[in-house]
Amino acid sequence: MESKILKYLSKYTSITKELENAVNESAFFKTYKKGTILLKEGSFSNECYFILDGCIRSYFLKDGEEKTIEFYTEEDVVTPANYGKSTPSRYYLECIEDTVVNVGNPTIENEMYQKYPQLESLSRVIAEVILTKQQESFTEFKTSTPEERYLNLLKTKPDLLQRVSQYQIASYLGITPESLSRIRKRIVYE
Amino acid sequence: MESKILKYLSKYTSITKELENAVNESAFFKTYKKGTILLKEGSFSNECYFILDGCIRSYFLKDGEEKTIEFYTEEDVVTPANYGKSTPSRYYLECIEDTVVNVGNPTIENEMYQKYPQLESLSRVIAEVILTKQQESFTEFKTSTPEERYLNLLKTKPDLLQRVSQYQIASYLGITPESLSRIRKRIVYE
DNA sequence: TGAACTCATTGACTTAAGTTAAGAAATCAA
DNA sequence: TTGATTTCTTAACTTAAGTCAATGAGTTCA
Repeated sequence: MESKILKYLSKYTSITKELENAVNESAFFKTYKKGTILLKEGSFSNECYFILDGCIRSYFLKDGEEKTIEFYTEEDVVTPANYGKSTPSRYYLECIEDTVVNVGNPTIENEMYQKYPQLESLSRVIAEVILTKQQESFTEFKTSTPEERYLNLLKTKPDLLQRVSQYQIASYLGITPESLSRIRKRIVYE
Repeated sequence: MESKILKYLSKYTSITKELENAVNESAFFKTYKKGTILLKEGSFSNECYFILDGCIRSYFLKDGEEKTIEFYTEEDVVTPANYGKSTPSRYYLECIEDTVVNVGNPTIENEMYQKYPQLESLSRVIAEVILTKQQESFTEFKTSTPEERYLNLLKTKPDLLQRVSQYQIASYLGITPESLSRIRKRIVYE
């Protein structure tokens, strides 16, 4: 067990030796400098990523402002909404740190699913797990005040606040940078 | 092509005759009266649903208030977050109309996946599509004001506003019933 | 080194959502 | 049909987020 991606997959099921070899062989690494744009709004996507190290942010522009959709870090899977589709992307993907990833593409992915049905089964399970987590995040967001959302982030992803600039955190929380600044001040003196 | 569930699946891929028969045979119908609780907070779940007719609402209690997570209607799949797991549910599922569903359970589901790998492949694809939609809803919610969220709902699911009481819509939009009432008034006179 | 930028903070003001309470309208059931 | 209950609306008030503008702290780089 050397590769991070196998470690990740083995959380969900036991991996056969054969599949292990296949995953290792098809694992394709890439390294990006901080600031690299992996996907632009309006363009197409044929790549998905498994993050080994670093941080990727998805965002789009609304009224000239960057609205952060999500931050992805180590062990996260980044699959653009238009991955493998002939529709233009609604958002950007940007490396906000130097980032190392395994890259996948639809061709290899589908070949792998053909050869290893166990892998597709695993993908189904993982997709369902991520979907459940996503729904829980959404619910938490919907039923919380901005201050509660910030406190929750502090609790669940404290590292993110060290790694990411505050105005990006603010838009991720659905508020203005000024508001986040005031919330932080308020918390200190409470 | 008689069954609604096959019509739904065939949107994503072509269904073999064999699979069609299997789906038809394993399709298990149930009808619930309006007001039926399908799942209680704290209890376990061994059922998922494909809605043929009617409406199911998921919600939980926070500070004694019902917080609506989601409304599911015709052609929607309802899979509780703890479906097939030994963890208690965080939320309720309630039929808010007389509702007709196809019921699934983990045993049958896994048997079907064993027999028909094509079906599991399809489930993966569908899970990914739902995940993408879910993320788009979340993003839309995060970057909108309550008024914009209401207008968006009016545009995307106008039928829901006819079928569901306003205070449930309000909590679904993450606001109070009073606020929704004011928003509606504001829109009329703008 | 110092000029230009970026980012975070603060203040004054505006706006809209939350809260509490009361009453009107609609729905349900005896 | 009427009385009870639920749902929706309205009003007065509070609170906090948004907006706009200014300033300060840190960075970058020419």
